[in-house]
Amino acid sequence: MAITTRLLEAAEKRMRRGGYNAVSFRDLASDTGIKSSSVHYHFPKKEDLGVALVERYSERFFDALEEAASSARTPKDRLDALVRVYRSALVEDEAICLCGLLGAEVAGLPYPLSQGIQTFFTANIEWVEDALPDTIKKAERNKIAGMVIAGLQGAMMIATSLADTDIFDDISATMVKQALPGD
Amino acid sequence: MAITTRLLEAAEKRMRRGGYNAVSFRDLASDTGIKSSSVHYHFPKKEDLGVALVERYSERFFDALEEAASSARTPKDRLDALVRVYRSALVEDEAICLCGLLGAEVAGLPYPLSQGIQTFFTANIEWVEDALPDTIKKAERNKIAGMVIAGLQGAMMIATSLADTDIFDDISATMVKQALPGD
DNA sequence: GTCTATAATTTGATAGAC
DNA sequence: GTCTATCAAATTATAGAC
Repeated sequence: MAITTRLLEAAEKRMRRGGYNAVSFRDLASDTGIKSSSVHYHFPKKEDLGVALVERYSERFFDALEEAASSARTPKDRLDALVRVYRSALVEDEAICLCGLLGAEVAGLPYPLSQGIQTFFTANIEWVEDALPDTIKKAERNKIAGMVIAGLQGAMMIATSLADTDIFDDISATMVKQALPGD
Repeated sequence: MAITTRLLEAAEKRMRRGGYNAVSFRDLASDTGIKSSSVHYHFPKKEDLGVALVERYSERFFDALEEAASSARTPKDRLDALVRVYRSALVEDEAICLCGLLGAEVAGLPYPLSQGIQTFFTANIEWVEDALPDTIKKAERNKIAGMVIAGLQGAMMIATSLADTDIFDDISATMVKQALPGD
């Protein structure tokens, strides 16, 4: 695998556990077997690394979302696909969403990073909005979409804090049920 | 005001913006006008400071909650009081919940801190559970309570990320409406 | 309780050889 | 692209005087 990719993977793993300041160039160096000065060759400043991480995470997230929802026709099926993508991020990676964590720290992050986080959330909410039945008015769909994303992000954080995956499943299932009262 | 209190206030302000690692002893020293070695007199290790912060935050939060809900009789009134407490934390302090932020970073924090965060969330969920109408079965109340807290925490994070307080109001109002379909 | 002084470590970052 | 070497700054933490 390319060294830049390995660096990004190591950095994502660390950052999704402890946040932006929990990742150092030396950590990444020892993770990948090169020297910290060599890490600087690939990402001159830490901000560059952060921006690349958010970009990569967003791309992979929305790719996974399209994949998971590819055969989903109904709103219920599409929301279930969304929940599965969030769940696999939580369970398989044993970590919360990168953008959720950085979103919490956003006030202490360099500007270009906060922009990437913003883009992630607006796109994420928009995706849910489009997945909801168009029998609901657009303004209302937007609010429900915001609730769904907020609920999933909060559920990840609480499940991690309580070291209890089940609570994520309970919350996400309850949320989808509330968002689609008919189904 | 007592110096320990001033230190805790300065630390909380910083930690609720950038997280655990965004607070240094020197920051607190210059915030309060004493030297960093004197800060160590009050909080020997950073972990001690973190634990004290979570403890203080939790106490103040639940005090504010009792106060806000003191005259609330109906489930709707009690949930509205909860939302008001969260909202004032977001708007007046211009920051997200301390335990929400630390909860996101929990994997990178010392153990005693994660315990305090756990306690905060279990108590918070329990409070909502008790506020919900007892016509709903206890197991179901627990899931809805989890959804409400996750939604409020997520809404704070997203509102901060997008620098948009209105989205917190939209999400929290939608959430309460969904949690109490009758009202 | 606060200070000076300082140790020990970590961290982001750069210069220049290979 | 990676290395050695290093810098400058920041950070947690302690010893001991006042």
